[in-house]
Amino acid sequence: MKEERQIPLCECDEVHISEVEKIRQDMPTVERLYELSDFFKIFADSTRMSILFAIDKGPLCVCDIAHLLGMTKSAVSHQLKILRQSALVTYRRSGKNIFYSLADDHVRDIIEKALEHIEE
Amino acid sequence: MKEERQIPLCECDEVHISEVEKIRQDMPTVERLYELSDFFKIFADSTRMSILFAIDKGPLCVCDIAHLLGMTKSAVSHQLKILRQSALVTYRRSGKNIFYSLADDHVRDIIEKALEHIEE
DNA sequence: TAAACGGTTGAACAACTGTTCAACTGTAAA
DNA sequence: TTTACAGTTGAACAGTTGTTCAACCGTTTA
Repeated sequence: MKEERQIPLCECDEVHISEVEKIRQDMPTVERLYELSDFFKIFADSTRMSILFAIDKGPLCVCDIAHLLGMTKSAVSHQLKILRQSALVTYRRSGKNIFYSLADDHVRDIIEKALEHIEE
Repeated sequence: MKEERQIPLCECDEVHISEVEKIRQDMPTVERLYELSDFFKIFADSTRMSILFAIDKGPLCVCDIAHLLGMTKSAVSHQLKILRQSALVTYRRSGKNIFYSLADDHVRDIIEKALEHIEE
């Protein structure tokens, strides 16, 4: 059975249908839009942002990051997990410590762009 | 009365204090970190992301955006308010309609960078 | 092997956020 | 002036998210 044309929830009368349909074709897919907003969600927390700046200059263990931010290891570890799952950080074990680093330069680029915007 | 040195909540023993203190001096201020994460919060929602793409090619009224996204005017308007307050969009009234546009090219730059990262 | 330490994890809780709903404002047409 | 429509707004609700807490795992040292 074919999917019914979805009834727009918008209750307006005067809609510029042809223009709207043209734009609809240029829109990213719903999946892509979710990917994008999910990506930005990672940066949308000050703890995670602090962690990214902390390990920007070189690897740090969870312990050091926790000290630096004045937080518990647990709280930091939870956020590191999110950063790991997003592939924004890498880690390696060295004895009892686990050292975290930035995964690539893309992260720096994006934060740099945001800073430019804010600093105006 | 002088503020007491804050006791780190981290319960680790082996902390690389000198390195951590060095990094602390290079860290952005707390305010700056909040500004940054707040900025990313705006992009961290698929509805707002959709709106930004929708008005990327030219101004659209709330009604058209609502149709395009299949949402109510109210829901769209609430998100437009956030985009307005963040100065990411501008608007002008034309009769009964209010047309929204992207405020500047910075927005496009940032989304572009994010897309590059995702598309790998 | 046992103890100690660095780090992780899941559940629970509080704070936050997006959509809905109903009432409202502003503009244009009757 | 009255009516109709485009858009806004605040309160309420549900879903999401970050921190805490306690228990756990992995590695090193005694």
